[in-house]
Amino acid sequence: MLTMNDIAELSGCARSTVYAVLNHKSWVSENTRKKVQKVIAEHQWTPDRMAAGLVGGSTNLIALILKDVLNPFNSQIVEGINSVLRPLDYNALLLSTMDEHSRELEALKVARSYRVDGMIITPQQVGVDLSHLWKIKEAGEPCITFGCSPGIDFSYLDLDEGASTVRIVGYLSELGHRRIGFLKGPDTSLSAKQREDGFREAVMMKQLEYRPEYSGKGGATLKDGFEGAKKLFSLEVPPTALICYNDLVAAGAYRAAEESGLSIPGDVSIVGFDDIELASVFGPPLTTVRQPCFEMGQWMARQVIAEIDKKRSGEPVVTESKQFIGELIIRESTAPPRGKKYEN
Amino acid sequence: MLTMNDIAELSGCARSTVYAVLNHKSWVSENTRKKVQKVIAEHQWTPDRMAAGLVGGSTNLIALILKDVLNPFNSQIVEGINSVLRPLDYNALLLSTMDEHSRELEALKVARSYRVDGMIITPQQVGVDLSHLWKIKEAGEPCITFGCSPGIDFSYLDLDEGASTVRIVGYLSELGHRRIGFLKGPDTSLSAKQREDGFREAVMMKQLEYRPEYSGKGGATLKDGFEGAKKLFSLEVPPTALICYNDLVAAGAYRAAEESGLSIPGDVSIVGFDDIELASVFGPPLTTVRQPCFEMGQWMARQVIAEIDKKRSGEPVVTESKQFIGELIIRESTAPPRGKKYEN
DNA sequence: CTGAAAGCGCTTACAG
DNA sequence: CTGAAAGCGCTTACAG
Repeated sequence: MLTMNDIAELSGCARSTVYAVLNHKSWVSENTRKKVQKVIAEHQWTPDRMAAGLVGGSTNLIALILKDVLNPFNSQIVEGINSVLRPLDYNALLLSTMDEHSRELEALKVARSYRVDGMIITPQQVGVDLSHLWKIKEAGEPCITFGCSPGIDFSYLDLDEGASTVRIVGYLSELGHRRIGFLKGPDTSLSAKQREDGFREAVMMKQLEYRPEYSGKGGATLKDGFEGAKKLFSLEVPPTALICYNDLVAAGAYRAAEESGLSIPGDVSIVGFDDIELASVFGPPLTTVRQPCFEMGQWMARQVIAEIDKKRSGEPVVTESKQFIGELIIRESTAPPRGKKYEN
Repeated sequence: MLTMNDIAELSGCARSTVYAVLNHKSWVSENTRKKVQKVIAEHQWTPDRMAAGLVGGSTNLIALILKDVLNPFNSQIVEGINSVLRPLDYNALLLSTMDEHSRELEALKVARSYRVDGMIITPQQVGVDLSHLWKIKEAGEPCITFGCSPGIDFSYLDLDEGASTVRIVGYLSELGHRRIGFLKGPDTSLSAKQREDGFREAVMMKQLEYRPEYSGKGGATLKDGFEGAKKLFSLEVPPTALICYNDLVAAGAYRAAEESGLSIPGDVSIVGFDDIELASVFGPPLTTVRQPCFEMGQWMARQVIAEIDKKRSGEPVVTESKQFIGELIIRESTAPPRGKKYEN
């Protein structure tokens, strides 16, 4: 690997001149500028950011700490984030936690070890020790969280989780459903909790039948959805509609319905969350709540950068939160319940 | 941020002792080891990898240069890669090229600027200038490519693209299809080319009707599939079966079929490639070729690490390729053609 | 424009 | 175990 010294030598000028060319200092003559750039291009040389970061104090690295990237919802967020990082010459260090506490700690450690300039994280937020997040806050490191981290003043992206769920329940009850099941998300997820709270509230409000067993196993994967739905479908009095934590969970419910010989929406209506691109080609197309994931990613990225800039210029960092509103997309997985359930 | 010096001071010993503790040198007494580790844990300190990399010559960073992460197929590969990198303490710098030449160049530059230890790349391989890849090879940098890069001796992951396509055509022709359409992938993709070649060959072999207009618009996204399929469906004599570059393209074809009032597989059979997790909940469930993406990611990761280790120890790097075999998964999107096409 | 110097936080090698 | 020294490839500040 060539160094800045080599480039200087090759182009016959001083190292400081090479540095000046790289950083567009005005005092460099057109002539030498070209000469230096030619040598740089020929050798495809770039300054070592590690070395630059060491002295300059910034690595242009942003840690992306997500649960996984297998959910298309998260992939969209990643691309949204990248779309703003790239033009600003920031880069993403992708770390997945698989929704495990120990891996979240580990990811944070890795992020620190690379001296990232900032991070965007989807942390576990409910019923877990949050002291690792506290330490980030105390250290004053730019950090944006997906969803509010209770008690810690980070900038965060907010979703109208409860309201969306209430809207879904309202819609289903208008269709005539009285027995609505709920496949809740991971226990440690705040959005899952908020959705569940919204669900409980709406069920009460609408005076629907509430049975504890209608709140099925939590989780965020297709497999979780399959297992949770299987259980609900095998109840003596099964729900006629099912609200799922996300579209992947809904997909699992589709599979469970098929295995149980239930038709959608004939025997059971199914609603998802996220509106991933493929939801529209599910069989039948999935009714779901659209989240503007790409924009959500963009907002988080812009926000970290803003905090990084503030920190660098010594200004006080004022945290912000932005609420994104879900939109109910009605497709064909929902319909009025049949008169005589499962009797055919 | 604390430094190693600070840690030494805080634990009342020499910097070299802290270093020794970190690197498990045997000569450190149990007592001081514990003392140092306590201080490290208290302050959540980790050595600065940038600084360490600067002198030690390795960053433990692997560049992942993919087209995008929006295709669940790629997400699986990413998770497969991460699953082997993480336990070995390597980390992924994720760069997406959106299948644009300029962004591929840019990504390579970014990778170089961070002095990554190695890279895994899905490059454009057909009809483009490959000199940037050549330079990587010349520089002796560990690099694994997804698919063979013509003329450049990288270790690469090989797929039996042609054979898979031949298998699909065989299957469709057994069902009785004589007019088979093909939605080819991106022009710059080698796998797309190989699939197309396989398709041509198989169509000849089986003496099926070949029409140039049956080879539809290339691309890798749902939108591409939609547009390509739309065109094929509006032909005077449309194909009765459609082979799609990947499952996302197939999803686009599903939408096009719906818009065109065609039923799957009644009016047209559709086959995809990849077997993404959601293919089984498509309406109808998609017949497709399963690729072991997670394992593919794992293989590539193991291979870069192997090359990095070889390079470090001064051994000659011997490139390898490994072929992965696709498996035709027959679901419900394929059936014999109807006697009288599109007539009723 | 040049040139020399200091320093970022580590690793490496070595004398005690 | 300690301690001092050199150096990785940059940035920063400054005298000429």
